[in-house]
Amino acid sequence: MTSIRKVAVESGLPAKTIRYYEDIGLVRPARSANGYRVFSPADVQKLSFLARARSLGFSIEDCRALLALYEDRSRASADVKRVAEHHLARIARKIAALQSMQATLTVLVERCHGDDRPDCPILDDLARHTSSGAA
Amino acid sequence: MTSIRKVAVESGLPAKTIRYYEDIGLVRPARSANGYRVFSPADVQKLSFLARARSLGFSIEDCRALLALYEDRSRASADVKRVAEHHLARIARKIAALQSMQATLTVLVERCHGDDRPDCPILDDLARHTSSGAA
DNA sequence: CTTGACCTTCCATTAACTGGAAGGTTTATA
DNA sequence: TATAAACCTTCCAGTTAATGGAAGGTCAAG
Repeated sequence: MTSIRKVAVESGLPAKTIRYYEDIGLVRPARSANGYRVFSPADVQKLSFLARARSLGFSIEDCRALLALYEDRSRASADVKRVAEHHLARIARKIAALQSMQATLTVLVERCHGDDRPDCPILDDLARHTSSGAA
Repeated sequence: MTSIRKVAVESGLPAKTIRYYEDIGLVRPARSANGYRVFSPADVQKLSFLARARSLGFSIEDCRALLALYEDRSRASADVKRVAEHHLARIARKIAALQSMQATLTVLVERCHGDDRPDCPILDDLARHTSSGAA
């Protein structure tokens, strides 16, 4: 259970991504005589941790910080919480931005008859939102 | 009203971005004798169109398509609508993914006492979501 | 004639991978 | 034994949509 392919299956990360994570210093698997990577159970655990953190949208740098906290038995949970709260704030901002786009676009799409005629409220909106042609 | 700096103010796009848009063929401003870009009112209109489309989250390639439709007086509004609907679908998927992360993280953050003690439900979650340690 | 505000091009960097080339190793099979 | 399949390795390039900065040309004012 130590070759990269097996660890990929185990952790849910593509082998390519695992190599990338080693490149950027998130994991340091050992090497066997032939140069192949050898992953310890702790390495696999780290990679699964990373997969989960990434799936929750944490950036690689957040993951690096979370991993350090994870491995620091004397961490303060406040430090972890702070990282998560910042991330939650980012998520909330992204959702708000997307919902704003969604609202605007939904209205425009509803108004567009969508047939073979050229007049189109969507293009009208895009063209109208010009400082010069504001009215 | 034709220098890049003025067009930047007018369109709301950074000068750097306008040069980039020329690079990738979205606009083709004329050049004056000294090599400076000279923007026609139509160029400015195009750039404003792009700024608006980008602000609604359309990709550059979508923008390219929308701009082509905008300039095609014999377009079918159905073609525009299709692009917008695909984009709306992408937005909806992104929102759903973010909301899922938000829900999970909110629960974890609420559970984390966030003090100087090391035990932390957030790290527990990240570490627990391992195929091996599935509980 | 020089300072400052413009403008130009070109190169590097960002985030987080992903694809593919070129080549070494190991295992299975004919 | 030969060789092919199925692994593994490193390294380079590309993706999105810009952004930062260096090096240098131009132009109006004082």
